Amino acid sequence: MESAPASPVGAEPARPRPGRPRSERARKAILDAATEVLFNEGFDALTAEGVAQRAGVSKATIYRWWPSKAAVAVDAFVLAVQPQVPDRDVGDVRRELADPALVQLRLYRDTPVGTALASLVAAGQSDPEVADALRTRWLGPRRAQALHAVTRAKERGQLRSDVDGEVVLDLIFGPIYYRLMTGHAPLDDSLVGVLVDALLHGLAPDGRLPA
Amino acid sequence: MESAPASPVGAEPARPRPGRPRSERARKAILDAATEVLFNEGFDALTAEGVAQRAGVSKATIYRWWPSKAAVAVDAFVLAVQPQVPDRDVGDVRRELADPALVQLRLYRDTPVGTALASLVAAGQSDPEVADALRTRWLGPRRAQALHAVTRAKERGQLRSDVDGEVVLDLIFGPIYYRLMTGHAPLDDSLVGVLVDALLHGLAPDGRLPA
Amino acid sequence: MESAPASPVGAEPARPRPGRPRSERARKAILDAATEVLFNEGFDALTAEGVAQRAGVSKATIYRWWPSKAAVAVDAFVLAVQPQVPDRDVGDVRRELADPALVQLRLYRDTPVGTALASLVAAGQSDPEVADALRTRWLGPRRAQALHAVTRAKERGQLRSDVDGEVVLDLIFGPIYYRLMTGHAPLDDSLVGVLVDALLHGLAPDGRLPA
Amino acid sequence: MESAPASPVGAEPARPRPGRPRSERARKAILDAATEVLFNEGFDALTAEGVAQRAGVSKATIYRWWPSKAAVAVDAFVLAVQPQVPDRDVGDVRRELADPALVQLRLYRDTPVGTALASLVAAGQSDPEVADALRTRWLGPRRAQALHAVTRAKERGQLRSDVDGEVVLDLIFGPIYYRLMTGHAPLDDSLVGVLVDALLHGLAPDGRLPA
DNA sequence: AGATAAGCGAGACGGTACGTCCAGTCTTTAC
DNA sequence: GTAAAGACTGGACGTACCGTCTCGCTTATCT
Repeated sequence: MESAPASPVGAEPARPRPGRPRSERARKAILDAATEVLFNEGFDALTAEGVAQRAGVSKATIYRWWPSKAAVAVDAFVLAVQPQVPDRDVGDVRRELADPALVQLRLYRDTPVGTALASLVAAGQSDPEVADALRTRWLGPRRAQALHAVTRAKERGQLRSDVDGEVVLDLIFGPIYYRLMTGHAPLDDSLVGVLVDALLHGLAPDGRLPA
Repeated sequence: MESAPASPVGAEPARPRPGRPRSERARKAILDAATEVLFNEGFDALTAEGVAQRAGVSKATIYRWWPSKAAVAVDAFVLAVQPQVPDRDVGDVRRELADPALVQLRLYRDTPVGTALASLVAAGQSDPEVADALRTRWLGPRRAQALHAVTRAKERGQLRSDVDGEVVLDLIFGPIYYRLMTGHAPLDDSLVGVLVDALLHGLAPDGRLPA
Repeated sequence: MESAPASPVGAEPARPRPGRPRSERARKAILDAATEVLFNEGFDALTAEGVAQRAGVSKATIYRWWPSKAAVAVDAFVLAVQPQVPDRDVGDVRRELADPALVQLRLYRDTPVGTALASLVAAGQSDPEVADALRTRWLGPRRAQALHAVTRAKERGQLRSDVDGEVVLDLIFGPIYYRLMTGHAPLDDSLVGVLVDALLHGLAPDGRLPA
Repeated sequence: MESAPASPVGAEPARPRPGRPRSERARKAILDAATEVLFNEGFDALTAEGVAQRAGVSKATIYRWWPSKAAVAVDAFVLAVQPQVPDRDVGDVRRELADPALVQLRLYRDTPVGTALASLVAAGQSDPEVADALRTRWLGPRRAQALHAVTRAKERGQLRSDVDGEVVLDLIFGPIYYRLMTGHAPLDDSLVGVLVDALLHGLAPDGRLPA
């Protein structure tokens, strides 16, 4: 799904091929237009025709560089949403887990990112490539960061070392995505608190909770 | 969204109105056809035209009773998937919470119900009525049942009484739906175990876990 | 096409048959409703459903008594438009031919009858029964009347006796219907004058015309 | 109504516009298909879906170039039926008027053109654009030609100069269209003879008729 | 300088499904 | 038996996008 890299990973510095070079202007215009629609109206208001028109670009140019409109959407999404919180070792499991979770939760609740992401996850149900791209380019990086915190917590003895770190991540992110996708309850800040409490101490009533 | 009930809730026993009665045959054929497509190919392979043809019914008949193909899909889904586990008071929080969760997890993993549900949640992102119907007719009932178990656990002193029961449900179902929708990891039985462990005792390494 | 006579030709006076008698109210309501639509909006704005609703009648009742909506329309048309000018022997070909032609021309020009008739002739192109009914019940009677005048004119020696009377009628009515159906020119009164002039004296310039 | 001309009247020779050029193949296939249906089964057996399928063309392509199926039909009709008789000055009113009339009469009687034309005139009753297109593109040209003959006849002193030429045309074409549309009598060749006799000399019995 | 090789905007194309509409028929209960 | 109510099949309507295609033109490198 990842398509049309502006600068390929192991890029030779400007290895020029014959023919007219790709228009950087067009690439940006397409992504901008897609971003705007995706974040304001959601994925399925996003039509190739609409993006082309808005970007002042021909449909063919879109399909020359992306295999489908879904691919454009994922690219647009990932590029538009910057990673927010750098992972730092602060010695405190609680903060290292809760902080990034809270940042994401607020991002989904307070900005159009939530709607956009939800509509992409939705699109992923019928388009495996979208699902894949989303996992690789959005979920993956965010989980990887959180996984570091989990690993450090284990090393510090703050978390059982026999528990699969991946599952721990699911316990944190699961409820957030669940609310995002089903909308049965709002994404309150408090959710993260309870989440981490449960994770660390359980919710049984025996006073092991922090003050 | 709930449309065209076979027998209304407080239904008088066969109060016949003038006019040709609704064809029970057509109703069933439509729902059967929709179910078949939905469970085998997912929501967006489901077309009104296809259902009509498969059911030997005219498109107009579908639209007479359901406002959109999405409404048909939800009806078909809910009617096809029967509640599996009755809620009983067995005195054990662990089992009362884990058992229904496990049943659902396996249902989503081992049968086409998972795909169907995922595609409906997806459809809900762009169709608020689908989202609503899904909450009311699928998520709601299942959460209500689990909520009883949570309430009993609080009464027995097995769960902190100051924690919002709804949030507890999110901690249980969230990770399951998260995996279902994003597919980043399979729906292993073990997930439920860790889930409930965390919920009750936390995952900190202090031996408070059950043998 | 002629259907559902209110009182059959050789009608026995109220020979009561078993069962509920036909509702005269329904019959009239249907024809009235059809008339209203036909004359105001034309034949193809006339729908069976619309007539039924307007008449407070069920569609089945319409189709029990008329074979198609076209049949209803023809009935409605013929019943609504009364014959206007009685044929009388006044000794003057010119008046005997021109007067009824002028009456018809004005009827088509100044009342909704024109539009209704045109739309029925149109319907007749694809429905032979409509065409037939129209010939039998509308064109026929009017031609028959005019034919009497033609016959009298021949007897009086005012018209060549070797000319087919039917063709004479076509010369009179043809131009009127032509303008009615194609609308390339309005139905001016003067048309009839020229028509009859030509018929009797020709349009060659030799002074044989009346003062 | 006139749509999508193959080559505009005052066309610059091959002024290429940007974009994929219109498919001549599709244009022809559509018109051919429409012609075939129109002439064999009449206008209201003509469906956009049918034409599309028969022409191996998508429905959208039809609607891109014609505003309605009626517009396609008129185009198909006019293109399929070539003008048959050139107007020439032969000095003889009788022939100059009777010949084209006879050609048209036979065309309507002996070929499917009659049915097709009748069904288009019919369609014109409910679709003003069809009526208009028909007047402009079919009736008009044929009347214009005949009008020249009438004008010449006036100049030669063979026809009264105070009579509206347009009305003369109605006297000729009216009866033909009348029979075509109502079908009360066949389109015999003899009709034209009587028609022109009447026009020139009248049908009064005074021996002014030609041998 | 010319040949060659893309990229690009424009916009037409075949296809598929949408949701609507109406004809004419059928199936009930009510009179 | 007839009426009213109203559900049913069937099939066309015109619209909206999809992803592909074919143009003429532009912008580069390669010879």
